[in-house]
Amino acid sequence: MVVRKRLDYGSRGHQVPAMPRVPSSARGKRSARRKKDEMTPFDLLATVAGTLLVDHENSSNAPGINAAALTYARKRKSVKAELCDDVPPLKSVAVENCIVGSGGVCASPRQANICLAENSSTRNGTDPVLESLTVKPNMLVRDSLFSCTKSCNRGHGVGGIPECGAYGVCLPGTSRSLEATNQVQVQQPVDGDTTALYSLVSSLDLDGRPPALVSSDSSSGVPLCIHDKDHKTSPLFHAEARHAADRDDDENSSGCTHPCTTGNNKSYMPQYTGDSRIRKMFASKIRKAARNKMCGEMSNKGSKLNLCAKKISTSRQRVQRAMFKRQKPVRRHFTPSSAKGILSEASGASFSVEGQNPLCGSEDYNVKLRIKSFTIPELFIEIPENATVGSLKRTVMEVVTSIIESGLRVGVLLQGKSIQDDGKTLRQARICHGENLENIDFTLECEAGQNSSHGVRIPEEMDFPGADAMEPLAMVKCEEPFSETKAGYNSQQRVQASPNRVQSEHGSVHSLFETTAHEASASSQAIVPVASPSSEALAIVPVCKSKRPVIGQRRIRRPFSLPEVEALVEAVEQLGTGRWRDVKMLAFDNTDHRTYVDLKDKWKTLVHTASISPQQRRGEPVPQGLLDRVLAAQAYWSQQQQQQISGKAALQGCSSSC
DNA sequence: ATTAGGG
DNA sequence: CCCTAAT
Repeated sequence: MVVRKRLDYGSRGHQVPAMPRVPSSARGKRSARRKKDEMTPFDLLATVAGTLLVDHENSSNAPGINAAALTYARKRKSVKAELCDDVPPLKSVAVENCIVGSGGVCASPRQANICLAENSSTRNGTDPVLESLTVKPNMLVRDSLFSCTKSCNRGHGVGGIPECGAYGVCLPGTSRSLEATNQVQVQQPVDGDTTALYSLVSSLDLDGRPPALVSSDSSSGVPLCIHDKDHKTSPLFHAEARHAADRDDDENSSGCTHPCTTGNNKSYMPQYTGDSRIRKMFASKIRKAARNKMCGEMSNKGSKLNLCAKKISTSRQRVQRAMFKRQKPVRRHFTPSSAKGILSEASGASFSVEGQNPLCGSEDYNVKLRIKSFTIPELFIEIPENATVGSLKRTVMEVVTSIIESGLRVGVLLQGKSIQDDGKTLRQARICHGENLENIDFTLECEAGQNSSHGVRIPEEMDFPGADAMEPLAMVKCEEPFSETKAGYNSQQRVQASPNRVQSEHGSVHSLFETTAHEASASSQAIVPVASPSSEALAIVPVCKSKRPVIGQRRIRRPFSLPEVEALVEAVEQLGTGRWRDVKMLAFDNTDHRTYVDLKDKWKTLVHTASISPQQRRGEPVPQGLLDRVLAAQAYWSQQQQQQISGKAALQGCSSSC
């Protein structure tokens, strides 16, 4: 088994680029090209799950790649089917027990609630229904299984249980959960201080490599733990077994409930073999990023290369660089000395606190912890009804990415109480055998101002038609529906307020992620968690003003409204067709989402539209009168350009001949 | 950073 | 809208 660290397969930075792009039929090759990089929401979740993924390495044959993939699919399915309507408040969640056998992991996964809040709109019934996902402030690791096992120096290894992340996205009607489930077992010496525990847990997430004592699968030569009869008859054991059964994991499990450290407590460094699927995903991202980086690096070697670097649109370039940066794995090696325990994945596992092993010194107890699942906080997303599914997916992706990107720290809750003192030993913290370990939970908290206010920003990319910079409130923009065909340009539409909008307007918008936003630049800025007044859930709303919402994401299509077209035509009539920057300044100066390139493109389409028969035109009809003006202006200015060119040529010819 | 064009 | 070449 392998514990994979998210950074290893490319931090979110890489994922980001992988963001699904809205397929565009018109994109032809390009779309095909991009497909490889697209990530489905599930991929996203998988990624999250993968963060803590304990990869199941099939010892035998080939790289258990397929096995992993299968497991992935299977789990996804099962999670999906789960019902998780009961969403305890965060606090209670934290206090929730990770009851091993009793349904543990699968039984209570309810993470992201997707609530639908419908807004009535004034528009032709096409008003947006705002969907919201609420996210709890903390990522909670629930359903964790802990077992306090004393190390037994019997030379037993750890049974490798393949584990993989399970995640599912349940729609409101179904289970409403979105979670990443992983099983991680951590064995810590009881005397290790809690800091070590935190580190251990962190390492699961942050290190590509498993902590020092991660056991590899059985194939790797780690001896299986042999249960003694007592263990087998232990109620805990049964519970565990049942749990395993429920999970429908067909990964080979050693059935070892009590992994034991090998005689010398040696740590195993399992090979780094991750889920091939995820690995591939990231590999492509990395290649991409690498390519860009190379481009940049080589830019000073030649003009051509220089162009290459130069060509990358600035924003993207920035993003890509950031991505590359983030790709660099940050490795934190857990020193064996600090963690004598073994991270194991014995399927049977254990939520057991075993008695003292006669063979072991009292100081040698290890606490075996198994984290069955990391829960993704509830997400709150507000998005217009007429937003595309693709944009919804991207939004979810962004949210999750933001969460991960913002940096997480692990919290340990015992009986619902957070253990603050990292210096305490597990024993002192009462995380040891003989203690009630049923109420221990791990949480994943945002590094940045977890308690800070919440902000709401709407990524530029989240723009909606009709919403432009002229609008006073950013949120308004978000509410703007962006239907492609109807563009009833009704300023009133923009003013609709959504229930959640209020919060977003409170400027104090710091998001948990804000502090890290600069570093994560584009991607994390897209979405900011917002505290929900009533619940502790975080509301994550797209922010309108952020410069570059999501890296690599295609902008949302925002058809030009009639007024916009009128303004464009008028400006072009005045300035001509070769001065797009001026046109922009004249007519769209305060409209951030319309670049001069956009205006140029729009003009191009207008000219085309005007030149085809009305029957062939699509989208919101443009008054013929306007189209006539377009043609007239086009003809006029193209003629002007011709004259200019010829004039120049004449001048040149003259000068040369003279 | 802009402009111009192809996709 | 995106992407790029060329300014």
